[in-house]
Amino acid sequence: MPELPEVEVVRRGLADHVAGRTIERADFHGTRVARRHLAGPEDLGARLAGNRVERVCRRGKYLWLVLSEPGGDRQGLIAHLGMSGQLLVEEPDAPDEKHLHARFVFADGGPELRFVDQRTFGGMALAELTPDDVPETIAHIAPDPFEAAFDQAAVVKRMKGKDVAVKRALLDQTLVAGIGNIYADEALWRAQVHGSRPCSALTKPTLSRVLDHAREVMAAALVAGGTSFDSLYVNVNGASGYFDRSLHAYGREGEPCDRCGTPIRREAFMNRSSFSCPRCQPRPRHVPAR
DNA sequence: CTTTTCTCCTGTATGC
DNA sequence: TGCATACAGGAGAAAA
Repeated sequence: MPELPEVEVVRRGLADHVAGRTIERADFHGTRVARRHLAGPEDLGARLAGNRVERVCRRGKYLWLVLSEPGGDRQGLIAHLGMSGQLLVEEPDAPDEKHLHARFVFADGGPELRFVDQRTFGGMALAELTPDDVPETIAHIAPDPFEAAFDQAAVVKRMKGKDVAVKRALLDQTLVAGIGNIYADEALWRAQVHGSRPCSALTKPTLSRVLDHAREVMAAALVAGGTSFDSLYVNVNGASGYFDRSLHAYGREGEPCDRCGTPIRREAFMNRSSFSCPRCQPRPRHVPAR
């Protein structure tokens, strides 16, 4: 699933292949991909024609193109990949994908940009930009651990004041952006903390250590992600990709813990699966709110 | 207000 | 073989 590192790989691909180009035409197929654009997919396409892509930005799992209209006004085109979204840079004569939802044709006649999404949890939307180029509609998303604006001490303080499970806090994009189920489990395994432990019961240094591990595991995944980038293919194959080999907890039920050899366990958490080591990450005695 | 649950979607894997 | 069901899960709406 695309979490921060996978989305950053896509951002870099777009920066390399789409930035600086002018959109000649944008077509949106079906009603799902542009569902946040209330005026409809045709209107969205019409608003994009003639825009130049100035830069490609990211916060957490959100991507956006900073566009400049012919009149000089700037706007943001948000793209969220959801579970299965892909942004592909392909030659115009490449056959349409089965789940093709949007196609961008550029004035230079070069490769197209396509949004392909099997499960359609992803989508695209136009937004006004704040003075620092962040779309207003995602201003509620917190900075991610790689941003200069990320204030770890402040995040730790907010976490410490919460009674919620630490894994729930890690997944809360308004606390810290970019972490999904996979990297949450990996960070908790590295920190040797069970995700059901309440934030309020952990020390501030421990909470800070969990965040350090989250940042480190995502940085390592990003390095691995860079290796699979192809010049014409913007890789978004996060779940089944190369970084799988480096995972210590996620998806490893029954396999020996890389630290102590105890079989990794799988538990239900927030209607999801959580993977952890029973020995390195003991379950809290009193499980708080799930 | 805060916190938790529900819902959206379809390909793949599993069970009978 | 075929059909039914479980599962994957980000994020916002809805409910508690």
